[in-house]
Amino acid sequence: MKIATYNVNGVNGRLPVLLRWLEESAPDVVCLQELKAPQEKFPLDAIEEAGYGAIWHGQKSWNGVAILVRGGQPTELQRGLPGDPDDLHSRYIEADVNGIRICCLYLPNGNPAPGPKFDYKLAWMERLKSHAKGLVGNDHPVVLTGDFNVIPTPADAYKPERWVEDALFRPETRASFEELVAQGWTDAIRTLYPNDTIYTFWDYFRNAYGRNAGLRIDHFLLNESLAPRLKSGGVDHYVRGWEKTSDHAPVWIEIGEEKARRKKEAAAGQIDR
DNA sequence: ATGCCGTGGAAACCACGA
Repeated sequence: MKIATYNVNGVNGRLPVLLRWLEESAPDVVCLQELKAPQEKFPLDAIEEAGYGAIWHGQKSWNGVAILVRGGQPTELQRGLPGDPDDLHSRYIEADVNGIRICCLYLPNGNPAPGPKFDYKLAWMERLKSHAKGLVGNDHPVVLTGDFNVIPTPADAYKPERWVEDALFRPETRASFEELVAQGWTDAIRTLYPNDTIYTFWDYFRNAYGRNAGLRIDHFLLNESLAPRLKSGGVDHYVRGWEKTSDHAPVWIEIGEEKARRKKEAAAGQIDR
């Protein structure tokens, strides 16, 4: 099963790019962020025509997240990140897809820092950790994916020294992300490519993509049940070179089938020794 | 060092992004 995440930066303005990428890469599951469209303006007809069922949480002008399933329909489990009824941003949606829990998130940017937007980011990360703690050790496979707006390490930024004061790279942000991962999550892309330069975002200006001046901020975190099934993954960076494209590129992983023996044992409640 | 570009929405500029 191929699972992808893509910050589209406007799902309607980006529709031709999105449809072309769906056709060419044919992911089974897609998590979208930054729809920038109200609930009723999501381009469901075009998405369905491309062969995908969808659930989404829209918002006028900003944010917005969606989960797409090729030849199927996601079963919605959660809409909005729990823990703060006053948080009205559309940044989180969760669904079951063929036995895998897909958690699609758009973590707040947090700039300028310090300030109220940075406080909101850190508070949002605390709520994410509270929610994720209940998922990481689950027998059920879980993936947390999306635009985390977190540069995890200096290796994940072009010229990291320029980002030390930025909300994506400040010590508080990195420490909070480290705490999340330390619950037991596997950073899938970094695990697959421990020593490579991997970017998922490039600024629109100063020819950032042409110079490969990017950031790795779109991530896949796999829980303990799912991590052993990670087969491969990568960044569809060429999409960033298309006309009228997003400033993010799609990122994807391939998950192998659950071993029949393990499935049988799990059903019987046995422990593998 | 910098929103230099881009999107959406309201109003011919502004908020916001990373």
